Amino acid sequence: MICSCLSYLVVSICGIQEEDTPDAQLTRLDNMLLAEGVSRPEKRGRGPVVVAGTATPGGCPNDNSIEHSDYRAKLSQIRQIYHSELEKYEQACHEFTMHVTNLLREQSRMRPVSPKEIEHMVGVIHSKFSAIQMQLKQSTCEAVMTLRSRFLDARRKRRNFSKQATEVLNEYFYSHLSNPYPSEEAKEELARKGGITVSQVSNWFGNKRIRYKKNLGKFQEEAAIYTGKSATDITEVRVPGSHTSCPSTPSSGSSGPFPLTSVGGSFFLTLQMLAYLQPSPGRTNLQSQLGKLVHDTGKSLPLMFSLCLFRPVVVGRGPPLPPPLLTTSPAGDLGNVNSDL
DNA sequence: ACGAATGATTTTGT
DNA sequence: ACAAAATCATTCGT
Repeated sequence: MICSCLSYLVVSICGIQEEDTPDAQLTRLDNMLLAEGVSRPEKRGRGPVVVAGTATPGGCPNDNSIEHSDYRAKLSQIRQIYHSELEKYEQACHEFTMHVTNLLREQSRMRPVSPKEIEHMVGVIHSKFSAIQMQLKQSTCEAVMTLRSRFLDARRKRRNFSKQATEVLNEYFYSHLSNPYPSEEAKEELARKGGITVSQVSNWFGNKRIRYKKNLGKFQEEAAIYTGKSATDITEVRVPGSHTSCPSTPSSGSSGPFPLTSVGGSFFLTLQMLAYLQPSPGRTNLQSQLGKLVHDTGKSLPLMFSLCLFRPVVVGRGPPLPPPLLTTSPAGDLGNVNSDL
């Protein structure tokens, strides 16, 4: 299995050129199907193919078993269809060949039929059928890719965070309202407390900042809850649980860039805002530079096949066919999705 | 069914 | 590299 994955990757990497011989394309399809476990009837769980890395990057730590089995069920459906179709084709090919050779044999009574001619005919038939097979393989690949994108694209599969997570995040956000930019360490802690990944924390803060700014009114209530103050006097409030690695020096009036970023207009000038409008020196973002722990390789999904098949002539937004899954992840996480149980 | 909320991704600017 | 902004795709409350 691993070998097939590798060879598939090698082929796909090497086969970037435009001129794809049909042969090479077929090999690629075969390799992919093999790697996906479609070609082989069944594969039982190999050893534990543990993903290297501690933090399940970009993945959901809690709930993937259900979706996983769902995924496998669908994959096996695809596999079933693929094999039955393949068998049908093979049988049809065989029958047709027989039929033709019989015909030729009959004809040989009326006219000389060279073995070469027969051979040629057989060759033609086979090439026709293999073209059909190729199509089958291609659509199977397509189906698998669609399936994968459905199940693995985090965006499609997003879940709302747990109460715990949002609580922790909101707590931090509102208690650092003047500078809601958690340092790397703080993010890690938040991630740990909320049971989510660091990049999810980053995403959350990115969304929160922008949405808060955009629509202050809507968040007054929430702010009041998390700061324990009335909505009108929300300022810098320290919350007991989560101030271990506080970035900005709270007492020094240095306000962060958050409220000051050019937001055009004064439509959100509230008391809180006024509170922030203090002379602000440069950004105090040194901490974030310190957190140089290599982790969280980020957002690339562990998809092994990237578009060797469907060269996405990306013009505008590519809406329809194979969802835009650009990825060049190494074979690293294959086992994750592919070969367990 | 529909719109708001929300998490993730993409684009853009620095 | 990082953040803002825009956008996408799903989930949730009605």
